[in-house]
Amino acid sequence: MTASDNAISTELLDWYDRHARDLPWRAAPGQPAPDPYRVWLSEIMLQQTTVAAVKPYFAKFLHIWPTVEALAAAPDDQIMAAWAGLGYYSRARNLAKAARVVAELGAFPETEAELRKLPGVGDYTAAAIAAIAFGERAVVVDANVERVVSRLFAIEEPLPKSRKVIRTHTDAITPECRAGDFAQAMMDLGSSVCTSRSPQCLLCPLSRHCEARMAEPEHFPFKAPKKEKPIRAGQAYWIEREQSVWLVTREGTGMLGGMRALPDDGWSAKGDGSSIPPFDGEWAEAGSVSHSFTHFSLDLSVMVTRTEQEPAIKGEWWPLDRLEQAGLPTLFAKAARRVLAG
DNA sequence: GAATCGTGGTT
DNA sequence: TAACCAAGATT
Repeated sequence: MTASDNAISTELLDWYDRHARDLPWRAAPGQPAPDPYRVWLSEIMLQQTTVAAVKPYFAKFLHIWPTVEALAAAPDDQIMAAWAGLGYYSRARNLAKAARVVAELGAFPETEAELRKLPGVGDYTAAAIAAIAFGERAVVVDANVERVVSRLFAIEEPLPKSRKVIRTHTDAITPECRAGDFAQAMMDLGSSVCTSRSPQCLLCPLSRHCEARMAEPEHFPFKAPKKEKPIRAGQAYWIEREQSVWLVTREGTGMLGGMRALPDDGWSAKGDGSSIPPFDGEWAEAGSVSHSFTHFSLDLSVMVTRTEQEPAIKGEWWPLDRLEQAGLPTLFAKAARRVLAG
């Protein structure tokens, strides 16, 4: 660590002591580390997800399952339903698996290398938990850090190829002590000052160190162009009997895997659905909903029928007055609203 | 290494 | 408003 690197971490930590955000899963600067369960849970939820979106889910999970042992004992469908709406459902599937591993171990692993073995815990999350919950000096690189470091050192190589050099620079400015506070300080800086668009350089404690400061910081980090998003078409099927609707549980690890859902015609990221209903009958279109996923958009047509018989597809009758508790992902919650709105 | 995997807020 | 983006992991 050069003198300049040292100044960066020192000045950032000083800024953090005065400006740290107060977040439910976080200890105040300099305070004892929070419960590893809280740190882990928040880090999983925060993957590619905003603080505002996570807050109510974090509170709900902690209320229902106050400990990792309680979470480990919960059935999958309850965990999946509680996660509904937060997105990236493989996180919830891995959350359940990891909880059971930790419960079996008796406690959370305390090193970056051991944490990295938990399902759903990758390079970033292992480093973050090790630093924040256990005080290990780990190099924590998330999208905020990538942006801040790209600007600090005016890295012109585009992401994702620049990841290696970004990590090297991050390692150089990571202090031996308070690595957890340092990581959180970098993330606070990235989310509130060194923002993607319109960075607030006048408020930045690191501006005097920033090589991009006199250029155009908002142009960093450079990024490879992204592919265009196709529009797919599909159908979902609303099968109603008395005051219940037939819900399925989606299989596998693909789109919305493990989540309760309306039956559909097999639409996917690869192509349109078949438009073939699950059985012959009198189907009427109740309307359509548009939904945008990460790599494609979907126009979903919602087909409705009434029946007295048990559909031949695996599923369950779900009472309409308890539909909120089914834990439908947002796409199907939208479809349900469309039907029920008439 | 590139694709896959959600959602809601911001600009 | 369409595009961009967020405390990434997995295959």
